[in-house]
Amino acid sequence: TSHLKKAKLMFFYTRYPSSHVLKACFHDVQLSRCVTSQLIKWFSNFREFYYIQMEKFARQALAQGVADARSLAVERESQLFKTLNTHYNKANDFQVPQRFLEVAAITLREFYSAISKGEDRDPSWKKAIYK
DNA sequence: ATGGGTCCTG
DNA sequence: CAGGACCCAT
Repeated sequence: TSHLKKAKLMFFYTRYPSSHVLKACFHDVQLSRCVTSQLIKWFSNFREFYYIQMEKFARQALAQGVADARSLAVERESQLFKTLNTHYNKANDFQVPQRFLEVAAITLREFYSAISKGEDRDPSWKKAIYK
C-alpha cells in the first residue's frame, strides 16, 4: 500500500517514531489499535534491516583494514547508501535528506568502534548503539 | 494487563 | 514484511 511507502520515507527522518507521531502523520487514516501496532512493527522491521546493514558494512570496513572510524562516511555513491535507498526508497523518487546520511555515518562508526574494541562479545553490545 | 521492542522464522 | 515468543516498563 501507499502507507507502507510513506512509512519507509518517514524512516529517513525518524528511526523510532512514537505512536503519537505516527498518529499525527497518518491522521487521515482511522488508526485502529491494530493498524497502529502494525506501523510500530514496520519501523521495528525497518530498524532491523538498517542495523544489520550497518553491522555488515562496519565489519567489512574493519576487515578491509580501514584505519579509523573517522574516515567512515556514508556518501550517496556508497554501496551502503544504495542498499538502504533501494530498501526504503525503491522507486528512487525521493530526495533522501542529508541528515540521514549523517545519522547513518554516526551509527556506522559506532558499530565500527564497538567491533574494533571487541565489545561485540558482550551479548547485549548492540543496545548501546540502538536508538 | 498493555504496549513498545528485539530476535528469530518463514 | 508478518507472526510469535519473550523482555521490560507502565
